[in-house]
Amino acid sequence: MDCSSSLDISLNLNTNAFDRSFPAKLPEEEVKVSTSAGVERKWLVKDKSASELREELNRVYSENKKIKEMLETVCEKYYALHHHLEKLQSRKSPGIDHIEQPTKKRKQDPEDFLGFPNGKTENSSSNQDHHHQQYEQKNQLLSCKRPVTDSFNKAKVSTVYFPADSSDTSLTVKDGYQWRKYGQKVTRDNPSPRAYFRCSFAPSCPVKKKVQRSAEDPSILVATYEGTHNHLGPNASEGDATSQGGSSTVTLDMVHHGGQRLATEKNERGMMQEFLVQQMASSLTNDSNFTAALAAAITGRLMEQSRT
DNA sequence: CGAATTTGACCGGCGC
DNA sequence: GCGCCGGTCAAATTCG
Repeated sequence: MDCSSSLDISLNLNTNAFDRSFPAKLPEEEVKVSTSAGVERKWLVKDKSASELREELNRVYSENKKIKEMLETVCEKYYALHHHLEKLQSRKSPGIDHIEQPTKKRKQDPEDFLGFPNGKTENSSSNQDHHHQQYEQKNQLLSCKRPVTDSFNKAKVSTVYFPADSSDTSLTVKDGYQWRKYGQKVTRDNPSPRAYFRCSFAPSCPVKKKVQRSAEDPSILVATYEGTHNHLGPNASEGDATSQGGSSTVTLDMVHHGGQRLATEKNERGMMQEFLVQQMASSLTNDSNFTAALAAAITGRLMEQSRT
């Protein structure tokens, strides 16, 4: 228990593709030389530093590229798995076929079962689109049941979970879009009120959002998005979980555009990074090579500890 | 003063 | 048909 605090828990996994040591190098050398030698020499070293810097930039750029490729692979695998899972699920429920049991309950409430249409708790915009296409098709098949007045966008339902301070009573989540609250209700299945929002980013945007604290964990805000934005995302290139972009390619552009972002974008960036971290974590835990390496490292550590 | 939020009333779907 | 419930409306209120 408490022994963990004193233990060295570093595992020495040989998995660090990202060597972060370089930033400290240059200034150190620069300082050394400038204090001991004259201006001319300093310039020489500066040139040297510049070339080193260029090298580092190239290296970082290629690493960035690698990461992008890795991420693409991870995403592809994720889609494939998700698709597979979907197939299995639809096969599992005989007869009814989970195509949203037409007469059951009130309209769009399957999402109340913790984001069913998306399958589980994901924040992925792209994979949702993937799923939504099929979900939409199914709904179109069933559209004879009820006239969908605005558009079949209504079928697009996604659930996103946001961490929230449990002391914070405002049911607002920062997803980059501009929302206008039009109602609030206390529902039966959850003591905390549910807030209803419309997208006010564009006047005719049909997207709606419901935000409610999770009944199980009040520190989590459950946002349910319905519909598709008919405008560009908050920063014109990326949207939130419901943004329309079909092929939301995730870019990890860490080399370019350093420090020219606006403060508001930092939030979205943070969310994006959080999402990426989740994605990477889940893909790592699903990676047998990684888990094997992890297990080996842990057992190695344990052996070492038991020896000492 | 205009925009945003709040909140009670109302509406429509669904189960009994 | 009635009552329950989720969703929406719109007048009142608050805020910047």
